[in-house]
Amino acid sequence: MSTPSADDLSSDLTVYAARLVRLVRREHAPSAGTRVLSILDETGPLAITALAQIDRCSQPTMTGQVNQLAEAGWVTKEPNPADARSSLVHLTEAGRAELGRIRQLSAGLVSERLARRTDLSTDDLATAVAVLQAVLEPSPPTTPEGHS
Amino acid sequence: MSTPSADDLSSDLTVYAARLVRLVRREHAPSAGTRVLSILDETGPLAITALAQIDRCSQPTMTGQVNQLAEAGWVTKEPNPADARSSLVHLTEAGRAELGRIRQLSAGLVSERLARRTDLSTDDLATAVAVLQAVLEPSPPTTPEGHS
DNA sequence: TCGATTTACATAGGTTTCCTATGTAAAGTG
DNA sequence: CACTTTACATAGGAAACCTATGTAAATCGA
Repeated sequence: MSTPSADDLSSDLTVYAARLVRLVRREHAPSAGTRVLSILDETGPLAITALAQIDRCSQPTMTGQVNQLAEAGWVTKEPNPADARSSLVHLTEAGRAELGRIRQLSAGLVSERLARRTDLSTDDLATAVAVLQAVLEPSPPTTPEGHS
Repeated sequence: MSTPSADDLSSDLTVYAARLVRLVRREHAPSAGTRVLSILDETGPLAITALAQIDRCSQPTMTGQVNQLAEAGWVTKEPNPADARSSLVHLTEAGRAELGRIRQLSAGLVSERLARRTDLSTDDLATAVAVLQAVLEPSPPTTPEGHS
């Protein structure tokens, strides 16, 4: 098997990522709000703008998503004691349960298909996730935030 | 570092894939038709329904995308000598050039960000692509279509 | 302390990317 | 040669985004 160039691999990565997203969405993701639940689960309560920045979307988009999630009962908006302009978005128990459900489904889809490939291990999956994460990291060229 | 479970990794894969897709689209992908150009480049001329199956989208969606691509001059629809109902979609020279342009851009975005990570190699990128491909493979376990 | 700027959201309006349902015409089938 | 299937096109609509802009709270300077 010939070794494809890094450039070919790079564009393949985005093409296949796009297909995966559509596959999962059609299969069982009830809304784009899944990402939001995932963020809240990792970080705890956040304000809308902070959520939008983390998810790399516009603030109005995040407002809409949070509203949908709130209607579904998966998050609540509670007053921010430190700032009356904003509210903190909290993940509810139902939201946590929903997140678990979605994760099981997409995990099932991914790991089931991966299991058929004896040449690909969980380690390889971890590598794939690390690569995607690395690509998604913002550009900290001259001003690293130096968190310690 | 603790080793995350295969399930966690599986759901992470889709979440990050979704973010990557949005990142690339915002950055420079002029349309969803990129995938179609990519398929035609790999396979040669195809009819609409075949394209839709390969790209895992509905036939009307593919009809629309091919029309857009044809308007842009990146593909042409030519009569199928073997079947008057369908036409074969051909990639034009301009289409091939556009595909090259897009690939350069997304490859630049990916490899540039990846280059900052000394712990991730081109091999790891290849692994990531292989994992995504594996997940996207249809399920042909018991009923291979036996194309020969 | 009070006007001026900034910040955090909400709302309005529009685009892109998909889908299902359905109609039409060519291709196979008994 | 009717009858079903196949390949597309069209109609209509939903979902996930965006930019521009308005409102109210927070902050800042004189």
